[in-house]
Amino acid sequence: MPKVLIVEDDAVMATALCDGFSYEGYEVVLAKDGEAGLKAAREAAPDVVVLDVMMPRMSGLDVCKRLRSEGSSIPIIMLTARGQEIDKVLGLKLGADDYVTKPFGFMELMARVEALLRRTAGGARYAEVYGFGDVVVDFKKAELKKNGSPVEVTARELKLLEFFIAHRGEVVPRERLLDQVWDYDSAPLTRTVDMHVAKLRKKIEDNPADPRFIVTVHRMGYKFNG
Amino acid sequence: MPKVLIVEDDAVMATALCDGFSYEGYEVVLAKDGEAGLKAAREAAPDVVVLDVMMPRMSGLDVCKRLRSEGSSIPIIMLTARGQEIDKVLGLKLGADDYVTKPFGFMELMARVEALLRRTAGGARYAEVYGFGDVVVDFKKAELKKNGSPVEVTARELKLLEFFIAHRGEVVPRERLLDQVWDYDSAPLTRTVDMHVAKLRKKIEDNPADPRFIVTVHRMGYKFNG
DNA sequence: TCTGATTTGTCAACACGTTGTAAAGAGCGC
DNA sequence: GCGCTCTTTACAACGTGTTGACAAATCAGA
Repeated sequence: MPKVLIVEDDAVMATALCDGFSYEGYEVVLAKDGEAGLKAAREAAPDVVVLDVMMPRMSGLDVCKRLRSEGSSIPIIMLTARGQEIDKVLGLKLGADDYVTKPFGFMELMARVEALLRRTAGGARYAEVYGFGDVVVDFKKAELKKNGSPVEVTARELKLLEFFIAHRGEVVPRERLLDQVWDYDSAPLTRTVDMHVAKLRKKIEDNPADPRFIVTVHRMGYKFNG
Repeated sequence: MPKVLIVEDDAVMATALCDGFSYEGYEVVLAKDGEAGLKAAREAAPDVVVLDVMMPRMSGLDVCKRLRSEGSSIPIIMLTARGQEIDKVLGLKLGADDYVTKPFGFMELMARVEALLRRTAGGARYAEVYGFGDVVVDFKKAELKKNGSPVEVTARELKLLEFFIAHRGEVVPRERLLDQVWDYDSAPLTRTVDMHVAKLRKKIEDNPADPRFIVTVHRMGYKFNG
């Protein structure tokens, strides 16, 4: 029965999280601010820490940084209200293992905690992975696996795939890809996009000639289903 | 500084949303159930409403329907639990402008809210998803469903339908369609428009020979009723 | 009401634009 | 320079849109 330390200053959220984890069979320790969290992390020896970023006095980022600088390797999941890239990167560079952006469903947090515990139990620790079909992408490590076996991907391909994933289900015109994935301002006069889509398809599709994930929508663009 | 009304019964979610929008510089009004939401929408004059579908007593659907029936045109974004629900939502012609499926990242919601505000500020208001009769069109996904089952549509057909929807109730001459949907400057010497109208009718009308949505007005053009 | 002119509906073949793909060329870091 | 990725070019294959002919419908005037 794993022990989770929740560091959260907001009473409503704290209660909800405590109840949720208790219900799922976790032993719960609650700290209502950063300092208490730090102390609890040292003394209670939790298996995982759920850490809110926004707290008065000592923020979640500080707690995380402090713990890591002390050599602690307790798995940490950050709760962040601002979804901005910077915060994610910051949090992760500070040594957090995963993060959840508010608002989130409890089950989502739960799933991540369990995934994290599974990972850390095995020794390997990483964050930010996305899976679809028999493909798993790890953007942080810049790795792609199909059916368990690794596939080489370039930076551009990864960025393209990341964009597709972020806009899954929606038709994306080539212009927009050129604009957002490349940094071109205009000119859909090249076949560059198609080229890269073809390359990606070869790597992630079972049958690139009849794609399942990246489908082309005639005269409109591409659509990612995953 | 825009004002957002959040109608959400779940305390955790509500808090998260409030914090998020506040952080982004929005003025936030929170209502904890449908009735309060309805009242707040009338009195607080928000620029946009974020409306949870699933709430006890008065659901988000009811709130939306009620607001629209009162003639309100406040932009509304629905939070739905599952993708399937949205078909119902639009099938009922409730008049929501956009929707986000749970679980979602806060940035996604934020992006949609801003996009919606941009659209509505410009005056042109059309939803990303539009429903009429037993037809639901999702322009972002480039998908059309009739009676729940998907129908293949081409780019031109979608563009034509989009134009019709944007000008619903008004008689549109062929010339204008050629000018705005196609990019021709020329005169209607071709049967192209009729051709495409016929194709669209086959896809959205129960009885294409006796159309209900796209009716022809002799010597004048076409009129869309939806 | 009938008739002829005009407008609209429909069809299938054709023409065109769009996309897939391979291979050569350009750019860049080591 | 070498190896790498990205871009461009070229061409084939495909799908959509357009076209013209004809049938059906509508309207106006006798």
